[in-house]
Amino acid sequence: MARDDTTGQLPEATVSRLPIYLHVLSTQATNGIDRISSEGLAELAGVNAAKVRKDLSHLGSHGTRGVGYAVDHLIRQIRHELGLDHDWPVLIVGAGNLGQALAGYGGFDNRGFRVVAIVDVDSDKVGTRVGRLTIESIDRLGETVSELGISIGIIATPPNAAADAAERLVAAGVTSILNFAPVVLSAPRHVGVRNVDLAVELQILSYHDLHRINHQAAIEPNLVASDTDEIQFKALGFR
Amino acid sequence: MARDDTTGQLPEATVSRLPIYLHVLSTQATNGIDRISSEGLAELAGVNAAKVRKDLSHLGSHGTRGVGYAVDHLIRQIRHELGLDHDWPVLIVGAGNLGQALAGYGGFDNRGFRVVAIVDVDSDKVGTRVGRLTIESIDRLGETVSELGISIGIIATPPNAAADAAERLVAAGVTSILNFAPVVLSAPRHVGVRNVDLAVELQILSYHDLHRINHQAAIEPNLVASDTDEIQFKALGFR
DNA sequence: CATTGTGAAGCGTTTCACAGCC
DNA sequence: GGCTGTGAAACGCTTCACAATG
Repeated sequence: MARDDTTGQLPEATVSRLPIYLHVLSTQATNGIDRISSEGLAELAGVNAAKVRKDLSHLGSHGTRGVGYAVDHLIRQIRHELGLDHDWPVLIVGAGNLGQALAGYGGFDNRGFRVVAIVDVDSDKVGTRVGRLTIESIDRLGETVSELGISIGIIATPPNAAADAAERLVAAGVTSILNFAPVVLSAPRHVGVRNVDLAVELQILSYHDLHRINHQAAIEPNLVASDTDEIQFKALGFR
Repeated sequence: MARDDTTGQLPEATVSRLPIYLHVLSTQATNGIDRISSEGLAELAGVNAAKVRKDLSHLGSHGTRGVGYAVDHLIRQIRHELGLDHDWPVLIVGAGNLGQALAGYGGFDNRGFRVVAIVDVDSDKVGTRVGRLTIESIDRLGETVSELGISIGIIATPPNAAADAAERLVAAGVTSILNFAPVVLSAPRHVGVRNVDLAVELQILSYHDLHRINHQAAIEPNLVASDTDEIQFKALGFR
């Protein structure tokens, strides 16, 4: 039987998919859809239906057999589990290209986050406006974090400034860091860190781009038609 | 025994770590370090040493027992396997905040990619400069892609324009897409897609932030000292 | 009777532990 | 002696297949 509380730990893989289900469900709710099957949700989220059911079963059993899930209820469940009952204030360190773009990024609205401050080391930038925010000095980080009750920081500095930024964020009391700088950060165990390295993403893509022909032979035998074809294919010394 | 060619398929988990090893190794090379042990590389990359050895063994056996790996050789091996022997030209669709920031992002240099074009639907933007690039019309996408030999496209459009952008990229002959728009894209099987959804990253962080206390009880029993403590802890109805 | 919820099987990844080798 | 390379064990995630059920 499934758990009915919401205090438990979810499998990591499930946690990383819940945000996608949530986003898809929100879209459906906006379109007036009020029920959805695991199959339907799976299709929209780009995953397999059994996976959806297993994921959702970890939140407790809230579907109706023969019918499906109540979209609204599911949204509330997932929001609650992810800690999105209320918005999280977020602070950005680094007011360069990327930092400013993130500060103005509309994609956070309605998804649980609000950028409430942006700081930089450069005293020339301090005082400058970025959208509705004013760039603050990184020296006031501690005050800003406690005044605004911030627990999530985004690092958008150049690589060589990232370690310092992380250290300052941790010292200021931030407990979660989203790092865009291409460096491996070290942080105390009580601080969560996620890295988004754009070059890494592209490198993974380029690997697959380069090796795609092999994949297809393996994944879609119908494209190479027969064992014989596959052997010919290999004999060509492909790639 | 290990493979000695470089045509084989690597485990997906290995592929996603090679870029990190590569980055760390490049830094080491710059500092004049020419040998490194699996332990040393593991430390710098933030992973476990056995994992490093297994990952590298998939590239063939190129370490020296009792000594370690030759940094330079390893860099060449990984570069080659990831398809980074030469730079990849990259095109960005969407010249908004994020698109422009990505176009000016310095982090791609020396990591195998060069942004060679940026396009937008908005005719007011077309002709405007973004750094050393001029924004082109999305209608010339096909020509641009073939003239510049582009196979990787980045989608940095608003959500509602992303599906169209993807379709146009595919039609133009692009075979890999890095998507920053918060939508689930559908693409033919021969096209690789990776999604970077900033709100999703933050939501995963917020989940862990919210549930951290539980994790620590589970992961670091020494912090809660004893079974008795853990029971007390639970009895408090934490979270 | 369509659809959920879930044991159980299958797979890929991680980690261990040590033989093999320089 | 120190470090790699790798079988084998352990683990977590995915998928299957179907009993449970509104």
